[in-house]
Amino acid sequence: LFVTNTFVTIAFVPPTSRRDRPAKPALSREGIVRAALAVLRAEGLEKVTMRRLAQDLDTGPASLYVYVANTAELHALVLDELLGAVGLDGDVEQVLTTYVEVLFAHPALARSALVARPSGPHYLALVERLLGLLAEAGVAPDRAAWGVDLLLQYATATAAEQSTRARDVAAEDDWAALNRVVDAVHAGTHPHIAASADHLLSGTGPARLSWGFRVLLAGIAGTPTEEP
Amino acid sequence: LFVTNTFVTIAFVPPTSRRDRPAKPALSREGIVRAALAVLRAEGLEKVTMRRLAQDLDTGPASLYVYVANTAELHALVLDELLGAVGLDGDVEQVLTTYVEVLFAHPALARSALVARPSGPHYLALVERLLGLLAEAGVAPDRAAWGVDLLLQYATATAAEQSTRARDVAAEDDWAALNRVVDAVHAGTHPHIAASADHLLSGTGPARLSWGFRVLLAGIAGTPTEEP
DNA sequence: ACCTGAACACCGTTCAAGT
DNA sequence: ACCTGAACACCGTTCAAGT
Repeated sequence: LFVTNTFVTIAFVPPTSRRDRPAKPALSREGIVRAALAVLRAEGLEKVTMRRLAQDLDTGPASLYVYVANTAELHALVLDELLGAVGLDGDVEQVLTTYVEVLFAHPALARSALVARPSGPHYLALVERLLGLLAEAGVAPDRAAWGVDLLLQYATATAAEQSTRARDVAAEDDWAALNRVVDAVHAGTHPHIAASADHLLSGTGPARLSWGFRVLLAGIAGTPTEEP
Repeated sequence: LFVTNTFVTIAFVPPTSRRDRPAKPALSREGIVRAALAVLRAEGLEKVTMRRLAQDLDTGPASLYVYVANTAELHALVLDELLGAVGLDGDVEQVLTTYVEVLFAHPALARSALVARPSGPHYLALVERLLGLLAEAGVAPDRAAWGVDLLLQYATATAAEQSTRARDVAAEDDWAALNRVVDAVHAGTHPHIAASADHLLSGTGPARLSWGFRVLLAGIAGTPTEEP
């Protein structure tokens, strides 16, 4: 039986290991995610499509559905892989800042994280770390649990707001448009906006991000979860 | 000249007002937005596409690009129209709650608002109102300006997180998945998550939303914009 | 100036049929 | 069981050509 099996195996090898073309590796969830990460890094999330991945893996798009339920699940898998790069050292603000930095490179992925909350191993490690840091800081368990949600939502949304081609047309247009709108607002109809124009447009990205974290941490520590 | 103009106008009328088919109204930005709102309410944002609108307006998709730069701008126009329904009475939390309620009906639109911050008249009226309410409450102008951003981002992101078919498969799967993940987490590797399982999953939507607003308002009022 | 047909370059997902 | 060809049902955007 042993020998027979060996022969049978050999008999089936040729189709996948022809010497004239590189062996086509068997499909697998991991292989698909690997291919997705390569496309993501080279060309961005918008190219991480079932059809494109199938092409890179030398198969048809239908084949991928054996391993991945849909595009959303694929993007979630890719995101968690990226979250492996988030540093877990330092205080809450430092950890979340590295989280935002990772997502800043892929705002479209942050967008998808906002819709389908991740639950991969790296995301869980991040949640675990944040809960630990808040507990260390003396935050009550119920506020810490809800607070982690708030902090991660803020961090994720901030990254998501970055338009993909941040340095390109869209972002500059957006910024210019906002400036124009705020400046054009009639002081008679919108007195507060007119008076706040400078403040509304002030501050660098990092300064505002840091302020947001401090606002949340202070509020989380000091606000009971029960309605007043 | 006056008479000539009148005759010319009459001479051009027939092609658009044939008695045997309903007059095809001239294209316009407003008409396109009106058609978009109709499709949005009837079938959701995913059907509000250039091609679909062109079909409804009895023309080709290319024609719409005379009035609307792209799909993102179209969605922004639709969103601002919807924001006309936001109530501006009451305190900050009440105003923002009606804002969230409006967006809850169209999470996909909230998603688009997160990427391309709106700047339409109804959005500006909302910002103006919030700035006024924060000033009334004695919040410093710089904190109020940055705070409005934070509050609107939180409200928008919360609506965006709602998957479109909230009552359908996706949401239930998500919730079930989260429960499974939190429950399955090993107490040895993720002690804080295991200990916080109840808190992480507790609370109704409105209770958490309200807590988030109170956290932000407390933090905004009490956190200087300069780094400590 | 305004409008459009037609094309370019794609998508996600399903399913019957094959191995 | 795993894999896939082919199809279904769509997209956004551009551009040359027309009125």
